Amino acid sequence: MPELPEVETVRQGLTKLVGGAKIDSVEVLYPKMINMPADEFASQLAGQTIERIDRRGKYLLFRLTNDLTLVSHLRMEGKYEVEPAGSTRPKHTNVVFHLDDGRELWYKDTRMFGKMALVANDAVMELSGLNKIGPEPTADDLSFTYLKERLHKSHRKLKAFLLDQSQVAGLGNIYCDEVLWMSKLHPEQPTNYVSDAEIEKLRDNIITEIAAAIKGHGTTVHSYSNAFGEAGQFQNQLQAYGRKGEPCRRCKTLMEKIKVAQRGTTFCPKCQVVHGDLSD
DNA sequence: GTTAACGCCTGAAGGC
DNA sequence: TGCCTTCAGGCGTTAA
Repeated sequence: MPELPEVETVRQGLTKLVGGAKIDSVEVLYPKMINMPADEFASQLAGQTIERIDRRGKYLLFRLTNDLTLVSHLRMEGKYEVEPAGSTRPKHTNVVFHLDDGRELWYKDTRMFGKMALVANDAVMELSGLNKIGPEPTADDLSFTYLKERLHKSHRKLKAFLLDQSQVAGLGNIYCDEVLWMSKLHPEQPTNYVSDAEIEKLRDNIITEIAAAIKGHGTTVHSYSNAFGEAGQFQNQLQAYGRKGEPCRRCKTLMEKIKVAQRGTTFCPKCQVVHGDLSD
């Protein structure tokens, strides 16, 4: 499932593969995933050049000519693939972009969760909801002051807070479990009782974990692969996610799995303990 | 205003 | 073997 590091890996791959490519025509095979009638979508994209591909949080932004941006969210299993024209398309190919150089860019999504929106550049932030997204998980954007203020203002469980894209951009289920384990914080810890020292540690771990995952080209869980069809390498470094019943890599206690905010959550019951005050 | 729960989807895995 | 149920989950929408 793509989280920020996977989306960034896809962005880099797509930039090399289709940056500068011109779109001849578009076939929409699953109209529900786009924000307008399929024929309108196709006619607006015909003749456009992909000038650049940006990313904000987990959203891909295809910058096109004529001041248009194609906003794409992969959700659970969305993938892009580039093949020669006429190649046999796999099941669940939702959108086909016919390029003028004899290639096709496919958007595939087995779970059909992904979304695409074609919007004017000056309306991108508003119409696609990007204006509600929190800071990127980097040292420059995610400050201690901001994180502390948001955490202490909230009364939620820590994992629910971290999954909320309006608080911090880019964290999904896997990296939440990872950074909470690294920070020795319980996923159900109330956010308003996280101490300064814990916030500093949490912030550091978010920033370093995401950076390391980007460097390792993302995590492979289930069927994720990047735009080149390569599997990410980062799954070999997972410490918490998916390790239910296995010994904690710090204290050897068996890892447990619970549900937090409707998500499967793996943690160490010894290292990660809920506390109700601000002491460390 | 804030937080929790639901629905969208398909395929894999488990139970019988 | 084959059918049925459960589970996986990001996020927009709806409810509390």
